[in-house]
Amino acid sequence: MKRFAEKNLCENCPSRGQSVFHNYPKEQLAEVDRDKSCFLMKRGEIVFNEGNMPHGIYCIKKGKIKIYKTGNEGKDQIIRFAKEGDVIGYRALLSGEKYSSSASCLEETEVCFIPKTALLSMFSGHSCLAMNLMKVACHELGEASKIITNLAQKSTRERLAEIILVLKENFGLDKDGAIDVNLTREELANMVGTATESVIRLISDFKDEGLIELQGKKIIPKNISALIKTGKIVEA
Amino acid sequence: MKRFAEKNLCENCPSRGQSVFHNYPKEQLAEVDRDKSCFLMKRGEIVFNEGNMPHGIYCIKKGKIKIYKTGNEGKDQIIRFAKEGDVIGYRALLSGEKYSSSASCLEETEVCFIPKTALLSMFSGHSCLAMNLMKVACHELGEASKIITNLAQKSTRERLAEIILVLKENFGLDKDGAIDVNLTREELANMVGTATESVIRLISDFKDEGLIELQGKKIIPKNISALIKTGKIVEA
DNA sequence: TGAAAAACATGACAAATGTCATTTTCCCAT
DNA sequence: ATGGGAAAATGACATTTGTCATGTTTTTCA
Repeated sequence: MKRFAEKNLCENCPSRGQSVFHNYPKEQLAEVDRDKSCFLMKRGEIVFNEGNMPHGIYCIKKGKIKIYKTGNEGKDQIIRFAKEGDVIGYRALLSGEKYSSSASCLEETEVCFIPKTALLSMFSGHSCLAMNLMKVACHELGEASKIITNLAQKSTRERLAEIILVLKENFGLDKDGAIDVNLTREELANMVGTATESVIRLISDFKDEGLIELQGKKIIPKNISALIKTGKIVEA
Repeated sequence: MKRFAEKNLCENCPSRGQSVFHNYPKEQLAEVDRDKSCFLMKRGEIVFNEGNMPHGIYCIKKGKIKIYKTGNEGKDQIIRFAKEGDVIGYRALLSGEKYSSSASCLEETEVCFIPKTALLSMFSGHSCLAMNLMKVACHELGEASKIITNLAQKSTRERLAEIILVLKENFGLDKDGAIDVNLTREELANMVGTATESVIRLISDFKDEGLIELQGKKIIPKNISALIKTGKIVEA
């Protein structure tokens, strides 16, 4: 269930600076303000569903979203995350295909829907927007090839270590030093590409080995260099 | 080693019809003809290498290319293939990043290099080219999410069955009914994401079960519906 | 706030997959 | 055409990972 949220001006949106709209002329943002719809959503609520046709894109004003694909055994695979300033749903819209994955909120999230027609007229108005989106899509393609290679070649243990570090980079740490995102062990498993029990066991191992500490279910990365080593991470 | 090939006109290129240039105005193709360089390459020769900076894109006039990423144990992971009419190297160029993967010819292949400046001026000249490329990139992103989900959730046996069908669709069959692409068992393993020996064993099993036949090392798909079932393929 | 549901945790075992060693077959460059 | 090197094939075995069962803890919400 999407509940309408108050529409604020894009111009004043705190997340615009890091978004694909950062260099879009302010005067013309008013057109977006006119056409967009904003929604307030809670954890577990769905922004869009795999298999449906897209009619626009969603710009995230606040919150965290997981993008995932459901396998034919009904098990989800998390492909990536999106947060403030990110745009989601552009892949399906711009390829003219159905959504290849679903998007679900991980916490209280505010998204603005920009209809296809508005977006396309923005493209012609100012070509840097299309180029920005192209850049995002191409960057994501590179990320995807890394993920593919990791899934194909690394062990479960290595992948989990790497993902803990990726989550830390992506979401940062809260006041207790724990990774600031609310994920269940099952969701973690759906990212690593393994069974929930395997993730639980590995997290216990990591704790015993001093790589991490636990604060309830939240993970506190402790020994970063050991995590890097465990994850066999060699950044270019 | 790239050897220069005779430059033919893009306008007459047999693979232009299926390429991102299919709706580019013929008159303006002359500019590409002026700026491009064409190369003739043999199996195993490298078009570009992971980690290098791109200076343009490559358009494939004839032949087959594998796009792969080398893991940190030195093992390659094949991400995708490209053939006549496909464009490669656009991801790195348009994201402003280094090549995230390498490209190597699977057979005698002819490619035309289009420098960055020429490409960008083509973008501004006729915006449909940028949109075509965007569409390709976004489509590939959807393909990548399928691959990720398969690697994470399917068994090696299931993935191999699926890949045999994908290769059949992608490259077609030769006169003997065998999949028309020259891949070693190791390369197959680097696609499936498993050990070479595992692929060899599974191919033997598939043969014993009547799913495929072998013509030397080439694979002849025999029982398609059984392959679909084995690969647990449920197309949307 | 307290009962039910969900999430977390752990053990025991089975199944899948990888590794190493060895032999056979095929391909291609001289 | 042919000898050498690469690729394919197969066996034996180790290791990793998944599955099922069960108990505990945490969260949710009526």
